Amino acid sequence: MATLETISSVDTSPRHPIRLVANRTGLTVDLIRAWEKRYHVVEPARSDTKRRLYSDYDIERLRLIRIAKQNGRRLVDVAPLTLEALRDVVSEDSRYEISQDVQAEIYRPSWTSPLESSESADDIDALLFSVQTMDQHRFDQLLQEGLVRQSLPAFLQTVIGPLLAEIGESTRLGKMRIAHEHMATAHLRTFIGALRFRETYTGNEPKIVITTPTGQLHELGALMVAALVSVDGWLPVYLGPNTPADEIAACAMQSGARAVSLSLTYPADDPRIPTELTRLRSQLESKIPVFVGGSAASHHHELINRLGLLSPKSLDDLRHSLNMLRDNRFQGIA
Amino acid sequence: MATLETISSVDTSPRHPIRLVANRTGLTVDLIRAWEKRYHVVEPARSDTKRRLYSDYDIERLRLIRIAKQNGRRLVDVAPLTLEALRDVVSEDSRYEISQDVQAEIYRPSWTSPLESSESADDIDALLFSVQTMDQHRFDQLLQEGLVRQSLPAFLQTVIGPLLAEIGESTRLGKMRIAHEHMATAHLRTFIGALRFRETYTGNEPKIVITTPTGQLHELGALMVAALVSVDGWLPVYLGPNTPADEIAACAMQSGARAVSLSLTYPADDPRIPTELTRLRSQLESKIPVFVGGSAASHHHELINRLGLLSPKSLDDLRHSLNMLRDNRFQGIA
DNA sequence: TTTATCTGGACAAAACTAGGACAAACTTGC
DNA sequence: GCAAGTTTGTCCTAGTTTTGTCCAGATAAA
Repeated sequence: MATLETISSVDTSPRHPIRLVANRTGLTVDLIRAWEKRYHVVEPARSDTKRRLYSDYDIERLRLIRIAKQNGRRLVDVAPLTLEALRDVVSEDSRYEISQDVQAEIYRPSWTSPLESSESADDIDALLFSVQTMDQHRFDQLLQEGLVRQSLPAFLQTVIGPLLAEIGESTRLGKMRIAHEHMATAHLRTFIGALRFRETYTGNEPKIVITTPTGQLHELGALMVAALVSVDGWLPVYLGPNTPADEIAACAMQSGARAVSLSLTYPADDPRIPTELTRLRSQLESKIPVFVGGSAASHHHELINRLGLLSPKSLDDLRHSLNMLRDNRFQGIA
Repeated sequence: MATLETISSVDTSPRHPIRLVANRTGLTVDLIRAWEKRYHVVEPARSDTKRRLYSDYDIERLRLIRIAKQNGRRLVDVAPLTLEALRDVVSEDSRYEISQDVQAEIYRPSWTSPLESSESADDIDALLFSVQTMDQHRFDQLLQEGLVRQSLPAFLQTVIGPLLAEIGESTRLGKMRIAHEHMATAHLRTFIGALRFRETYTGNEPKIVITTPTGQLHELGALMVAALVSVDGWLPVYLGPNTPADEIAACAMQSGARAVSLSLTYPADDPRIPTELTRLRSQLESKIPVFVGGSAASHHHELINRLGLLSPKSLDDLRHSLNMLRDNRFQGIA
């Protein structure tokens, strides 16, 4: 395994034909070849019959370069950059960009392998420490660095998720003050919110309404989902926390969403949950699946099954279902 | 090229093409060249094929000059200024432009107004429309564009503030759905939260704890304050909404904050407010002023006076008091 | 057979450069 | 308060560089 591969966590094995690359990046086939011819933007491997075979690494480069161009960069300037440098440039630009629809959105292929667990644990410890010392800058810095080292999905699952759990636990046990928890939550809200949008917006993305039902005030889980699905080509319609069922349904209808995702965390046994979920399911077209996740989802297992809602076991599971749905291979109820 | 810069210096290495500069500053390409030709506003380096290459420093100057012009400054006057001098000028102007703008509606002929009130009204209308059509991208785009056209304080006060009020009102009157309000709020949360990362920090800034007391779940007001004061050289310690008084006090102590700012909006008559404010005041060192703002602050006028808290009449008023405090010219209670 | 991809090159559109013209907006002097 | 001058944004021409698209003939895949 090449060093580069380990560091950037992007699969470099060549397998995708040029057509697929064009579809995924929004570039034309001709253009991809032209860029290769002139600037060696990517150097795909070849099949034994000289067909180009692109790796995920190549695809990501092309996507990033496309964004950089939209931001006003010149091809000559960005073509020779490494993947890391490209990410830096794009993420820097997108903080200021006005003409384009913005956002850092550091795309990483899903199948990216997560970091070694010990490494993530170190990350989490460092993050916790910066929270306890109220060192906001360090906290932000660590988040940013962590994201550069691995894919967004992997980062959310191996760092942010455990971090949130740890902070919640520490606060409940009195090892950490509520003030610390608040500070961390506020920063994470900003940080994850800033990751939310797709880097390229074609207008053709399928939409998914993401929120939490009435009574559920914690939004970070939902926000993580929003960031996550945008990586896979969905456009999240994010409504924040605490949205009544009627409103969720109305929003799904107006926006023409293909799916709805809810996050349940606290309080786990809120009596409004059954009512709200039932209302929502009855008001939505039956072809629109409703995903229910979050730590409190298991408390409502029976209800979820009865209503025909979907309860993915993990973020990965959710992504998988959504990918199926997007590609019209979705089989419906589990 | 750290994404979160903690240093105050601006990168002077030339690397940005003119198109990107135009995007970031909101100026036209022609205009940037014209300014260079006539006043040497910036003197970009050149590539080997004579293309202009701008540095971050150049971009920041152009952006500030644009704002200065908008505030009525003449190009000849501001063109030769250094970046620091420009910042001073813009910061200075931003204190007046807003109050003038309010009066403008009454008597000022529209053509004298650099920041025409109708212009802000148009902005707000466009934003409202994008909310009603659930056009998230348009909404974000409009926010970004608005920010390029004016300084951050002016933007917050002439656009974001009125926009929030309008959305709240429309929703209450049933002209807008709760779902729309939620979407707008979630986006604004992300947008405003990211604003303070545009500022650069040296680590020597005085700190101010910003939050809302127990029971107050709306955080956008507090977040606006955080963005605002960071412009004036404060480091906000932002705790999000709904923080108990004990925690606010503890946080102020641990972080060594010089001030505390609370935002009260809804519910205006929450019975916990008097208790919380009293607790907070008694637990904080008396030399640390507590500012109480937000639409519901007036409901507690008597309480605020009795406790010796401060209730700035406007964001501008708050800024002014904080500037005094920062420069150790603060006189205490109003 | 039909469709997709390959190479190499041609061509055209877009973007940038320099210099200058022009009119609207603004200032100054009387 | 008006006329003359200045400032400033926009546009034009003409030449260069950069970039996107298209074509032709050949080979491979479906």
